[in-house]
Amino acid sequence: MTDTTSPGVPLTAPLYKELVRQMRDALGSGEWKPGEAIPAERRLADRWGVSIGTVRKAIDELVAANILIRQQGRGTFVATHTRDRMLFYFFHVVPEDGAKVYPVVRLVSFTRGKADRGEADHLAIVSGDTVVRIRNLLELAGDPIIVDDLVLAAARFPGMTERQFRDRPSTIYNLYQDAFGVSVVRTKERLRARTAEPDVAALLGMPRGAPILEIRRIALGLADEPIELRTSRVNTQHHEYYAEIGGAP
Amino acid sequence: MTDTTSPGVPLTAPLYKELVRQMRDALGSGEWKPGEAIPAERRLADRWGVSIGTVRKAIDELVAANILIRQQGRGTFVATHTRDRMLFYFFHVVPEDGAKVYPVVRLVSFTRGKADRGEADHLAIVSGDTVVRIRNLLELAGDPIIVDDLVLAAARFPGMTERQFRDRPSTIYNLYQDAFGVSVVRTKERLRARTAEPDVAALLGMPRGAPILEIRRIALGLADEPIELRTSRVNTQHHEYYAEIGGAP
DNA sequence: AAGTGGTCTAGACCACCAT
DNA sequence: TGGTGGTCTAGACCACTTA
Repeated sequence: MTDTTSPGVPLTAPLYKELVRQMRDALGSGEWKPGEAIPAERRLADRWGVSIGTVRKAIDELVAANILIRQQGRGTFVATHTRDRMLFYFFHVVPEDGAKVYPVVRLVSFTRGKADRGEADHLAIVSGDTVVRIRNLLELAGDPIIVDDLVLAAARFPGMTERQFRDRPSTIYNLYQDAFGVSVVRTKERLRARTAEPDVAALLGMPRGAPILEIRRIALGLADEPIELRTSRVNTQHHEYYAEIGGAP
Repeated sequence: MTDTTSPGVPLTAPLYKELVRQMRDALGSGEWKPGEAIPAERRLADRWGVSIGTVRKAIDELVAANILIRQQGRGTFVATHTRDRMLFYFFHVVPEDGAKVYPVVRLVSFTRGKADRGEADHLAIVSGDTVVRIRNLLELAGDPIIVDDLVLAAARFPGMTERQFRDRPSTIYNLYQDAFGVSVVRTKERLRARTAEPDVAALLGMPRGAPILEIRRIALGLADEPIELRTSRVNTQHHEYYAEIGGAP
């Protein structure tokens, strides 16, 4: 019915793109697990009957996307959301002096409910489906700075309990990965300035009507599927949101 | 005096990194100008006596940094800040429906003054050096949404005039590039929520004390030298700041 | 010493663009 | 038709890690 010969849509994709697809499958199916090494480049070249250069080009893409990590002499590993490694990749709130400090997360509430229309759209589920709602209070250097509201599709996290969020050794995305095999790979964020709602202001110890920075995030997985909806409210009296556009020199 | 054999500091840099340095020089010196094609890969390989694969790897880096642009069949070109190409790379304010609209820039004021301590530090000049200060009002779809305050080191932009900012066919970074040979390559931004100052609120048609999004940007050039200090105040009633973390799939 | 990723080569062939 | 970038190969050698 449609014209499949239009330019920009080659009928045969490049070989290395096909390898990227195969690797994404291996990652999504759990054949290659977070933290583990994938087979050596020479072995992959043999397995797929291609040149080692082609394998390297495919791996390059997944390394650039922060999904694989190369370590010379050791191997190539599937990325994990450890506190030291990936936290600051997604966490962009810093003190105004720029130093990076680890947030301490305190669970405020954990409930289940039904997705409203907007939530369902963003999570690629149906309006009325069960969602898990979590509110966290994040402290930086001892002070309450951020209120996080998370919304998750319950179906994607079967058997999730409040306890998992209460005593957690690592990051929240590490919990998703370890306990549910769900890997957050990238996020889209929208920021705006608002006046704080009373409950948020109270948690942050701010006066009513104080300006707060609101961040609405969608976290996406390996296949670009939506995983988490997050609204963060930040007290930017002494903290800022940091962003770089364009790679380092 | 110092130990130069410490790990992570190889004595001989990879060949392709050396090529990257040579290319940055050619760009910085004006041998390769914005909009023009650089020599073909085969010619560069001959010129430097290396394999074409090594040249490609070096070009890859500058393409990833948005400094060069490959076009199959045509050549490799030096990036320009045209309205359609680079504007939305650095301009991240969008209507809440997500559509991208071109800002209309109105010059509010153009003055010269002396750099204070903080400005001098960020611009890598000396406190008291002459700076150019520009205030712009940006309209999106006819409404005033953003107030921009720019600070530039006068020495870097000799003979800059108010007129250049008043009737401008393209973007401000395009002006820097065309009229002064200064290319903005990347930016660092810090965002926070504040209450609007009276003059800013007036320009944006907001009530006193309304919350606004403040963006403090440092724009950096080819050699990572600071070029421009910019403070943007955004009315985020119906607009948002958009950011993506992690590449597209 | 063995195994890994990192660099570099010298070519072949293809897809695309201009003329 | 000739020139460009894009893909792919089959190796060699190096740097690094681990045992």
